[in-house]
Amino acid sequence: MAQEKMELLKGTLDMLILKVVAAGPIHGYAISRRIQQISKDFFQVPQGSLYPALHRLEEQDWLEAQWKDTSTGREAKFYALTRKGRKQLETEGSNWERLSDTVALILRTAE
Amino acid sequence: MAQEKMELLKGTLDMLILKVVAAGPIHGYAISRRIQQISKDFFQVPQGSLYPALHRLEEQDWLEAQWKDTSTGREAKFYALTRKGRKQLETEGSNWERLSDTVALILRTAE
DNA sequence: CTCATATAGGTAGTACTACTAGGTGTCAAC
DNA sequence: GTTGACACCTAGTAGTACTACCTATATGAG
Repeated sequence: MAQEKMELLKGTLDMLILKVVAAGPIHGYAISRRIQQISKDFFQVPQGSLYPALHRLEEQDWLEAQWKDTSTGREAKFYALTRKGRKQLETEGSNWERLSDTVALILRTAE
Repeated sequence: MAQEKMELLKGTLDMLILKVVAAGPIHGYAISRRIQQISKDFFQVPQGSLYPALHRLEEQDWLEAQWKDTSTGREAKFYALTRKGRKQLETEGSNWERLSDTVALILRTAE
């Protein structure tokens, strides 16, 4: 099984996190599992990548955090998208599309 | 005009360079112009990104270099793909496809 | 009860990549 | 004679994700 890291995609991890958080408040550990799940284990998000990323995003005011109880009764830090974060996600999303199209174009261009 | 840098795509510049070189021996400066041209000015490859990348690729034995005359009579370092380089390009290419598909999947996944 | 596993948070240090900002020199055009 | 295109290059820096570690609680197996 492939289990890719994010290395090819530096800068894109943040976008994926924003996208997952956009679905509603969610804590860090669950974000990691969700990305792994949606990507069918293609992406792993190690905790050493995840938490620094979350702190980056919070510092940029794209996410805001709040301690709450999980369904299992434990405390966890729930992240929610701010208005700025939603805007950022839109920007990065459309940017990504143009960019991946362009890379695909170069890869397909006949020699 | 957008004129994107490669920042979103760290690690992918090497692949694009390999792809351009795959079309036949070409010198550094021309690689940069070719990427810009095919991408319709979407990608710029600053020389400070290009030359370190070329040296990386040469050190990995994915490219080999040779001084030759250009069409204008001047000397330039022409890069050619090695067998290892062609293999690497194939690997990175299919990797990129799966990866960009997966990112697209996450971005499209309903909230 | 104890141990392993999953959950949940985090930091330190490292490696890699692309960037900015500079430098060298040739040649043609104005 | 200087500007602009060509063609090569390096130093230093910032950003990102990595490995490897740490703490702590809840849950299930034995």
